Formats: sequence, structure tokens, C-alpha cells
Amino acid sequence: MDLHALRYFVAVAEAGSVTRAAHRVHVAQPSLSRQLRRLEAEVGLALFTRTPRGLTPTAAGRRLLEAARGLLTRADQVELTAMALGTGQVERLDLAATAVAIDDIIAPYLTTLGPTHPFLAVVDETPTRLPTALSRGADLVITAIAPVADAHVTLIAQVPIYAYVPAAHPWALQSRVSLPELVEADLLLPSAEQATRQLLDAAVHRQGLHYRHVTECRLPQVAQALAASGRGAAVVSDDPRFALRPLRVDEPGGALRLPLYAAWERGHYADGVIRDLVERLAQYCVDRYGPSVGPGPVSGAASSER
Amino acid sequence: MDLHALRYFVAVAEAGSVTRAAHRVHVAQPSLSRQLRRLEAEVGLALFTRTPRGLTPTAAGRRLLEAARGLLTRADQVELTAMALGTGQVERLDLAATAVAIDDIIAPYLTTLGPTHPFLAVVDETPTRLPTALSRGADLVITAIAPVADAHVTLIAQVPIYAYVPAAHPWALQSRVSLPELVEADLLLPSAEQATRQLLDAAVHRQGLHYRHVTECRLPQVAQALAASGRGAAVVSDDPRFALRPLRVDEPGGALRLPLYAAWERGHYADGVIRDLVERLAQYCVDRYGPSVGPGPVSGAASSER
DNA sequence: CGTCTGCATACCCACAGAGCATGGGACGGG
DNA sequence: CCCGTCCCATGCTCTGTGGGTATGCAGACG
Repeated sequence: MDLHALRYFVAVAEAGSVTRAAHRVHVAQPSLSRQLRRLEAEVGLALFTRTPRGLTPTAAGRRLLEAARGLLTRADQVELTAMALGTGQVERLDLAATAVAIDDIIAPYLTTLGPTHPFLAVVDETPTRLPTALSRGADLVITAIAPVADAHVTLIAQVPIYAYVPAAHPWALQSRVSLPELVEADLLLPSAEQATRQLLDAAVHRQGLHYRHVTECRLPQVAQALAASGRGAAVVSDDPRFALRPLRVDEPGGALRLPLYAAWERGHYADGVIRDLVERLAQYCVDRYGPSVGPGPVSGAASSER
Repeated sequence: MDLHALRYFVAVAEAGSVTRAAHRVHVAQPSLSRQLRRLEAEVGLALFTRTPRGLTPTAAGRRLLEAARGLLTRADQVELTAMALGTGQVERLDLAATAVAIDDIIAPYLTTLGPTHPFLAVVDETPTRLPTALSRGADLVITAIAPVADAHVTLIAQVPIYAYVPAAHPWALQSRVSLPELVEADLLLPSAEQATRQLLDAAVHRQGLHYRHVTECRLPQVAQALAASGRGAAVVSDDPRFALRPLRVDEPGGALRLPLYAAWERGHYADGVIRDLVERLAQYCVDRYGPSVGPGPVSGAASSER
């Protein structure tokens, strides 16, 4: 059950004769004749009825013909994609990104640019799955923790992180909060392996502060649900999709910022295309939010009351 | 770009190592290694990055992997259908039939029996295309003209033919019409190659009658449209889907009846299944309409005012 | 009844793919 | 620091499959 045999089979069916088919596929008639009989032997019944003027497919032959045609066209497509890969052409890029990157950068970038070539298939991954996204099929990853794997890494933006509080919270009237204030509150924080938590922990440690009461959440949705039920006052997260009031978290030098890296495989077959895309993304962040700075609460998608 | 090479390729990708993959596909490691490098050479770039502990697919490798997996599952399906063909299993039968057979026999048979195995894919063909339906893919044909091709033929029913008249026609109050009456009317008849026309012509000739005024129509829809616009009084047809009043056409011996034959390819791979189905269809006609007789205007689906 | 057409068979050759043996690079433990 | 281990790559040989040429053979047609 070789592709070759099937190709010959459909050629014979379409030509209606072994001889004509042989001429069409540029092969001698006996070879084709043998392949055909071999196929019939494999299947176990006649695929053609032999007439003095040629061959006509039997019912079984017609049924197999349908299947074979479908398989062959599919095989040709695979061949084409392989060729496209070899010549560096690319029609689709799989992009995996954290929530904040998608909401604050990718989505507005795509909406302002419209459809792009190559087509960007964006998937948002949970922070714990992001480091392995490259090896699981993503062509480009945007993450806060630079992957250690054999990859190109570029810093494309630095976005502030936010403390989200319910509308009834005493802080609800202010737009930012300092770290000494923050650590006194009941906090819902990402779990330790997440970049935002590491960033926050480092800043807290730098200032010699200590958390008072912390509840860890691996998923932002859970944090939001807990906050809504009063189990925590402030949620610190990089996920901009909260229905809570965002406060920018400040430290003395300014806002606490999460770096966002674009990472892609070293030697990727579409390296040039990806490089180009990453550069445009970084430039987009600069144009829109200022140099070396990501979107803030004043302008950009994260500024609305969500 | 062989299926074999692709199979090895996905095996290596799934095993994460040439050695393990070789063991899994029951082949020596060097063969697999060579096939892999050959595939990479064909595509033109590295599909795996070699690590001391095994191989991990590159971006191009992952992309090709998707395509290859799809192709291989499809190939396996084709293999399975081929096997099924060989062992005489059948999951689908393509049945081509005239309008009258579908409306009066197939449809009621299927509605009373519910879903059948094998699944019956019913297509209605125009009378001119029916004789070649067997060679164009149908597994079973129900037609009024027994095909001359190398096929089994069985008479399964004999259905009356009808003259359809507008509701305003003088005959509209009667339920049948004799041939001497009929030939006096303005007639819309099927064209000469159609079975109903041949049946009618033969009966007319047997009784020494002659048509007065005939308009030929190859398509029943056209006949109906012409009748509706007053271009003909009576439409003789075996198509039971007219919005006109049906009159049974009588000759001295009784109703003028159109034979319906079931025909299927001699040596069909599902011969037993088809034989069984045909027998059940014939038995269904006998049970429902009496021996050697098809549905009449009194009982059955054709009796309603259509 | 000869010829023509078209499929099947016989025989030979070439190459692809499999196996075996072996080289070589990268970790890891003593 | 070196040796053992693990794993991939390569060289060599052999067999099996597919292709080519020559030919047989059966039905159609004049």
C-alpha cells in the first residue's frame, strides 16, 4: 500500500488503459501492469474489469479511487509545505504570550495593522506553560522570564504591574500604591514560579519589607474570584483582564515594571520573518508608550476601568 | 518524500531519540538515522536539533510533524477501507434511482425501517443518466430499463404510470383514463429514450391507436411548467412529484405498468449485501402493494394529491 | 484468417533500504 | 582528569523491489 502504487492506480483509472496511463506517468507499460496486479492482490479483489479496449474500474475500484485521490492530494500538500519550509517561506506563525502581552501589545498591534503576513496564530498560555511553549510548537514566545533554551531573546517592552482592588476598597480613589503600603494589605499574589511574583519579591526584599498576609494563586481567574469574595484585598498581577480597579505599583525609582521578552528558536527556518516581526513589535511599543517603557494606566488598552 | 520516511520521522519525534524509535518500529538504529538525514536533506534544513540525550524537533520539524501526522492517519484510513473492501465489508452503498422509485419505494422503505446498515446514499438521476450510473460510481441502480452492462438485474416492482391533468381539466373528476381517451388529448410526453414513453408507445401501438398532438419534454419539471401554462392538457410521466391531479392510465388488461429493475455490478465486492437489500426491497413492495405490483393511487405514498 | 491492439509474463538490472560493525562526541562518576 | 556510557553518524554488504526490454496471448475487426 505505497503512495506510488496508488498514484499509478488513479493514473490507470483516469486514463482508462494501462498503456495510456504508462505513457502519462512516464513509465513502461509492464511496470504499471505489475504494480496494478500487485495492488489488487494486496486488496484481495479485482479493482478493474479487463476489456479488450482497456480497463474500467469495478465498484471496489471506484471506492478505493475516492480514498486514494483524497490521500494523494493530501500527500501533495504535505510535499508543498515541506518545500515551503525548505525555502524559508512561512504562511503562519504560532505566537504564545502571557496575558499582559496579548492585551497590551499584540492585540492593539494587530488591530492597528489589520491582517498580517504571515498570519499570526496567537495563543495565550498560562505562565507555568510559557517556558516550554517553544519546544511545544510555538514559533515565537513573549514572556517575562527569558527562556534559557537555545533561543534568541529580545527585550521588547517593560510594562508596569498593577495591584487590583475592589471598587469598595479604601485605595479605590488613588491610582497608584507604594510598596510599603502594599505589603500591609491582604494580598493575593501569583505563585512563586511566576515572573510577576519574582519581580515583586525582589523589590520587596530590596526595600527591606515583608509581606503581612499572602494568599498564592496560580491562576489569575482564581485570584479575581477570591478577591471578589473578600478573601483578599489587593491582587497583584500582570493580567490586565480584571474587573477590578488597577493601581500602579510604585517603588522609589518609579513604577515597578515587568520586562517582556520575545524569544524564538535559534536557527528557526523563518528567522528573518520573526526577527522582522519582533523588531516591529518593539518599535510599536516605543512609538506608542515611549522608549524602554510599556503601556501605562494613562494611555493604552490597560488604562480603561476593567 | 515517502510515507515510510514520514512514519520514521514521527516515530523519532515521538520517541525523542533515534535509538528508542528504532526499537519501537522494529528496525535497526542506523537505518532510521539515515532515513532521517535523507529526509532533512530532501527538505533542505534540519528537522531536529541533536542533543547528547536525544533529539528535539526544530520549528520546521514541528510544522512538518503536524502535516505528516495528518497524512499518516489518512493513509491508515485508506488502508483500512482497502482491507474492508477486500473482506467484503461495506459501510455505504450509493444507490441511484428514478424519481418514481425513490418516491414510491425507497423513501417509504427507509422511513419505515429507519437507519440501515450499510448506510444508503440515495441520489436521483435523470432518466438519461441512469443507464450509465453503474459505471459512474453507483453500487445499485433502480431503473425502468434493464441495463445491458455486465450486471445482475432483478425486477422488484411494477408501478402504474399516470396522466397528470390540471384541476380545471374535464377529466379531473375521474381517477383513471383509458388509452383511446388519452391519445385524443394534447399530450406532454417524455422524450423517446425514456422508459415511460417507450412503454406508452408500445401500448398505443398494440391497440392500433395514434397520438393526436404530442409535445416532448426531457425533464418532468419542464412538462409540469408547460402544463401549468396551458401548453398541454395531460402529462404522462412516472415522476410522482407533480402538483397536478393523477389519473391511472389503463389498458384493457388493467393499469399500464412500468417495470422497475434493480441492477448492480456482477462481481460487486458487496454482492451479498446488495442481493440482500434488493430482496428486501422486492419483498417490501409485495407486502405493501401486492404480488408483482407496485404502488397504486389508492394506497401508498403516490396516492396523495401531489 | 491474419492483423492489430492492449494486457500479462519472463528475465535482467539498478538502486534503495536494512543489518552489522564501528567511529566519534557529550555527559557523568570515580 | 580520565574512563565508561549513551547515543547518533557512517561505511560496507546484501537482499528485495521497481523499472526496462522482449515476448506471449487473447479479443476485435476487416
